[in-house]
Amino acid sequence: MSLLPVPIATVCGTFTAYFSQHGLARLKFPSHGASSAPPPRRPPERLLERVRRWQRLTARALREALAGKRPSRLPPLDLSARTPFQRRVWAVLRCIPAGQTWTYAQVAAAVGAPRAVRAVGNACGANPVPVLVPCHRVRRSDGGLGGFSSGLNWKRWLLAREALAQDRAGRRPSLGKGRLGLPIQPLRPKPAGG
DNA sequence: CCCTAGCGGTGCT
DNA sequence: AGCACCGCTAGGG
Repeated sequence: MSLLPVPIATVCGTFTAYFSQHGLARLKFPSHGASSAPPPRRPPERLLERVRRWQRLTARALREALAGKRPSRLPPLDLSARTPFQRRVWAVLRCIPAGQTWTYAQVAAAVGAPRAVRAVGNACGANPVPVLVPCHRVRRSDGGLGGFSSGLNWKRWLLAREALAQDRAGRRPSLGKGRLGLPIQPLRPKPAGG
């Protein structure tokens, strides 16, 4: 199945969204290199119409997310080509509110595999739609940031934006802070759905 | 701070 | 089947 690359301009630079016939399949951070290559062949008009709509939804959602806010609406996501475990992890990630963080261990518990902490890290790294599927809200149990495939600067920046948005909304972290001044999420996550 | 063992999903052979 | 990765963690210097 071919993916259609579409530029998404933001204050942080131009992301590239890749759409399948089912929705947003990948999102890439701005790169300094050459701009995104055009699709190999011109897709049918019906698909183009859908993609234009999804492009607007993606652009709006991404701008909101980059402002540290929860996107009011997402385009349909096409996460079909991955493993069940990865999809479970990503489903949990989508339950983490903006401005909060969970640990890899908490996410592992939430997907019902409490010892699969490293596997959760792998699944986060395999997240094809970063920012909108907020893998950046997962940090290490010892207070460290953990990793980020697209570069730790992005992770730091996204978390800082969310903390700032929380701050501006009048919400203050009530339970102390981690190393970077990020709010700590002490509650055990509720398993999503069961 | 450091190191180590143990862990489990994934993608290679 | 085996095996080497890893965005990890708990436990011990």
